[in-house]
Amino acid sequence: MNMRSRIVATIRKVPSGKVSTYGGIARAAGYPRYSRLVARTLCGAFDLPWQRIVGAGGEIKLRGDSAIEQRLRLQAEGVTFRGRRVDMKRHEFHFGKSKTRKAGSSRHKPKS
DNA sequence: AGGGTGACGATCA
DNA sequence: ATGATCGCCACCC
Repeated sequence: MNMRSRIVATIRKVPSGKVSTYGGIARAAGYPRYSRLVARTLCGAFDLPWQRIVGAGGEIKLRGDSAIEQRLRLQAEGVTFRGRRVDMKRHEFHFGKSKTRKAGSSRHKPKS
């Protein structure tokens, strides 16, 4: 199964009124450092709740109109903001551990 | 095959 | 807080 479907599946788990981060989705999907791939996946799939994925700390990473739209959509779902970021304290979605998969890619360096 | 490119993220100035 | 860098890694020429 390609990582993409897992990522998509993970994204779909975020309920309305909640948000998650690129890195968070990546981790929950079992691919720790693939935050960028999560973002890439969002672009291509438009039947996804893309507005629920924000950057670390609740920061909106989109630009221009898209950023405005994301914010409006989130607020419409009841998500509140603190300044220019999502109030993660209240809206960050916590995934249950999906133990079935692990990030096999051991990316450790040969210590010194 | 090789190099540039991000809806990233953590760190530093 | 903001901006610059660096590390990350699949994609797209």
